Amino acid sequence: MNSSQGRINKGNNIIEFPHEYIIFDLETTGLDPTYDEIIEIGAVKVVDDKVVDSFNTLVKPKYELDDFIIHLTGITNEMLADAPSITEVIPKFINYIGNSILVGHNVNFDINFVYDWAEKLNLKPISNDFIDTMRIGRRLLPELKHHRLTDLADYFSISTDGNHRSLTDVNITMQVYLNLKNMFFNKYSSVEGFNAVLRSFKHGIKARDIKTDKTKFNEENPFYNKYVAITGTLERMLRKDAMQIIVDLGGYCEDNVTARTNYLILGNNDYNPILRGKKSSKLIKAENLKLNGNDIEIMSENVFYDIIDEYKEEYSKE
DNA sequence: TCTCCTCGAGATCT
DNA sequence: CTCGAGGAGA
Repeated sequence: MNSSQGRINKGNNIIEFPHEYIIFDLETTGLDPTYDEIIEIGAVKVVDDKVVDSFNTLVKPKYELDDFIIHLTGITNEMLADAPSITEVIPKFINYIGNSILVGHNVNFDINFVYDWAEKLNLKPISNDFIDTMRIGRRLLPELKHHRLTDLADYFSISTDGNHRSLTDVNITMQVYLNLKNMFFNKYSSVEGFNAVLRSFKHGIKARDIKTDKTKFNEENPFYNKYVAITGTLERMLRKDAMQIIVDLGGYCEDNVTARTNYLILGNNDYNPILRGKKSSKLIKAENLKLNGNDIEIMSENVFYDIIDEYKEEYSKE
């Protein structure tokens, strides 16, 4: 419809800890930048993790606040009566942030409001890169059930008194950010180190990294001392869990079909639009090896389940 | 080994 | 939106 779909000039969501940045937060009349209005903007300029300057203003909306927002923020229509309009405030705020990196909690939300107003007023697009404390919090504290600003504040024992006002939330966000920064460098020692961890994560679990603590195996089971690869997505378990069972039965897992592979287990590729109706590269390789007389058996997922069911006691824990 | 793709699931902002 | 799981190709 309008601007809300494009935002082509938006900056990048980055995970960095720069020397200078601006933390900001908006209060609005709702969640949708297309229909809802900004009623408060708060921001602080930070250098070397010390606040050096701040920006704070209420904004008079076109429409009256509803009870939900009055309750949530504590901002009333009376408080907004003499406030400047958004067309007055936005240019000042955009001037204030300049090219600074922006920090906020789920900061996409706030940036989208400002971005759309900049566009509406024909100002230069908001292309600042930004740091999202929610994203970093999720990364660093995956064990937390929720990662709302108040959840992270609670975790770090930061007071949330008076929250849902811009400058207060900016303050909370800053303390959360500094705590996360601390955690980050305790864990990774550098942003580069973190990116390396990220990459290794993305490539998923490697077959050779799956170890068993079993030392005695039932040599009757078909996987004992055999090399096993899997192709496709398994219907009933995660690939890594299937691999764990195989190594617990005394087998060896591989990421690819090779000359020594003894079993290829076929998962389901139907969901994959690229592969639909086609054979995976692993399957083609396995068929060729079989034709060449290799000791390799191609096994459907269901046969795999039958086998592991038969040897359940050998791998099931405790 | 690395880079890029797809899909579904699940949060968060006022 | 972001992430994880998984796959393909170079």
